Amino acid sequence: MDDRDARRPTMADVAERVGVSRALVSLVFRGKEGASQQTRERVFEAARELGYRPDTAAQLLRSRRSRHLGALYVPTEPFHADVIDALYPVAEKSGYDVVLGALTQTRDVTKATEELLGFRCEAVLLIGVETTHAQLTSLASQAPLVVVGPHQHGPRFDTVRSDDVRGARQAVDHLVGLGHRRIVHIDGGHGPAAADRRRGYRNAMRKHGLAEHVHMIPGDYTEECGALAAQELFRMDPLPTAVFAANDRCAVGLLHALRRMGVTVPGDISIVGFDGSRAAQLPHIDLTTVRQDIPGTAEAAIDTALERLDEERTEAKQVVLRTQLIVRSTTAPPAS
Amino acid sequence: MDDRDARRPTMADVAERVGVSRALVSLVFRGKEGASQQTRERVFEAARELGYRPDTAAQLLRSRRSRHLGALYVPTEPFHADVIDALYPVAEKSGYDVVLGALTQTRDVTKATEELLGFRCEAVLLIGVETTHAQLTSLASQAPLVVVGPHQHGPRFDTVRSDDVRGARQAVDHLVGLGHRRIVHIDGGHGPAAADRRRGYRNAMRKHGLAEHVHMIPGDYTEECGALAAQELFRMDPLPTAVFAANDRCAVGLLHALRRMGVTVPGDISIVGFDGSRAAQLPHIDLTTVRQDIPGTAEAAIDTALERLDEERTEAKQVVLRTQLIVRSTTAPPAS
DNA sequence: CCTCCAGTCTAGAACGTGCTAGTAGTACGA
DNA sequence: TCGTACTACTAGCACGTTCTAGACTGGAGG
Repeated sequence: MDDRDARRPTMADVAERVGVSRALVSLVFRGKEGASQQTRERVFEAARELGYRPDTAAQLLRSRRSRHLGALYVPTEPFHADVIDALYPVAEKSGYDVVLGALTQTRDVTKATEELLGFRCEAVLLIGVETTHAQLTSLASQAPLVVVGPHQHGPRFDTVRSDDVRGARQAVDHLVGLGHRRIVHIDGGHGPAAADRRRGYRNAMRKHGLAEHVHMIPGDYTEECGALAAQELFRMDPLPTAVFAANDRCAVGLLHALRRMGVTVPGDISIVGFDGSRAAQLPHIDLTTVRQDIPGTAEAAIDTALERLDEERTEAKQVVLRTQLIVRSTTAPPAS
Repeated sequence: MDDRDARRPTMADVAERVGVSRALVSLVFRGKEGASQQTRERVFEAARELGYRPDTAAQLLRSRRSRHLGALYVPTEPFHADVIDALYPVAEKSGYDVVLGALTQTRDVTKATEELLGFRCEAVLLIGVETTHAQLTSLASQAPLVVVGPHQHGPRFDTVRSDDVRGARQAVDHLVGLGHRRIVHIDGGHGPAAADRRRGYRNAMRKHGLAEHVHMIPGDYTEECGALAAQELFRMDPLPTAVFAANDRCAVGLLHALRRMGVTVPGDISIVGFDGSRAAQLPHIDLTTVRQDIPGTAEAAIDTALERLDEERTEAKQVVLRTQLIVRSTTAPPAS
């Protein structure tokens, strides 16, 4: 009934029940050689009967390696959630476990890292969070650090990111290819990689001889910013025919705000997003977007961490992943 | 440089540096009485210099109590993320830590629970996941279990949920109050609490003498379902004037699909959602919805768990929270 | 007969912390 | 002088596991 104060069963309990030593039970649970088939079965049987479960704390304490990787992320950020989701199978393949560290209003990077390292994580993956270089370097001094998303260099930590400059160029190229000239960019502000997307946009516009049409509306990575940008757009004269948004959330906010105002997309205005999020795929949104390679990101992030852990790499490394333009139904040639 | 194989510093290292015993360092770090102010400072100083950090694994192992609560949730579910976010400050107030267990395609409830219990979580909060009664009972036999969201009873576990029946009634009452009669419900299928919302809708319709107008479109809790429901709506004759959606995601999907089809909301059709999610608040969505009390949910969930842990409660308990109708701009009187 | 070996199994020391029971040292009052 | 009370500190076991070093079988080979 109240099994709460009844101590949880330990290896010793299982061992006693089977009539063998603790060490043997340990062997069996770790799947090592050295126990007869019959004993194995009896151990598992006894463990099941007692409700025994290995104690991670004790395992961590005793073992030199924890085989745990910490992942810091913002739970309410959909894109982070997708990366987290992708992390698990990759980590598992290499025999590692992922421990999540949530960043919330009451838990900043330092505090969350503290917790992860307390749990003996061997490396930390920082997902899509823009921080100061000093803070990254400080984190990196405590454990191997992989910064996922932002465009940050440093001699002490690794980075995995998309080629955002190229991604932005793909977006602009696509729009120009359709015949657009007045292409506006909604800016990601200080968001991770926003500077690169900005640069990519500007460069691509110049390349197409559209320098005079470069126009950026300040914003961030939220739906609100897209909705606000809609207002801003309508103050422009002449009206732009296409928008390249900082990310999908922003694009979706813009899309809905425009439709609500009676503007047709892509009829009146074309929209391109960035991320390739789930939202972009939804049938009623069906957003043309620059997809980031999430499985690739997860894989690269974990590989990068493991190279430091298992292969003695010490020099900093940067992985840059290619983006892919996904043309859906929010882009079309401009109304002539 | 390669501080990887250099063992991480322990209490003993700090103690040695200061020239005191391990026990004293332990005292200082736990903020207990019995060390002079001067010694305290020297200990912290030495710890900082060495980069010492208490080892959670060892603490857990040694202490009878871990003061950790496990929270199982689906990272890609926005509503879960909001609950998780709200959990932290509440737990902290009572001196507990939250450990996250992600449910993904490769990690089911059993596996994730296994992990949490391995980390010595004293109780498990299962956020918004519909499972079998048998599985819940089995989980509850391993640790105090609080099921957050679904309407599930059991003698062995606690439940914290919204009064979904009443919430649905609020939605219908509001629509009827505006003059609507042909009110359709998009169904949440097997989603958590969907049955209650269904029932609340049906009851309320009957109460208003609108039994003949009861109509449910099968769906789930996703944007896709809302978008699909839009098609379905248009096959109805006469067209309904209002829709009560299973949740906000579904409502948002519907809203966008309708607007894309050129239907005006609330001009042609009114929409009410359920959840009170962040999305519903966005300026371009501005969805009328039945808000669930997320801070209240978080607080109740943790209180409920702590009653079992700290106050010896053993009989099952159910907390039902009141919902609140938030009228925004997606509802209006029907076109006459 | 002894030796060797593979297959099973065990004793006991870690791992880093918390906690109980205790020890010095000092100050105080009688 | 002693006992008492208090502050500041320490010794050493316990937590549940992993791991090293070795012990004990029975059978094969000399």
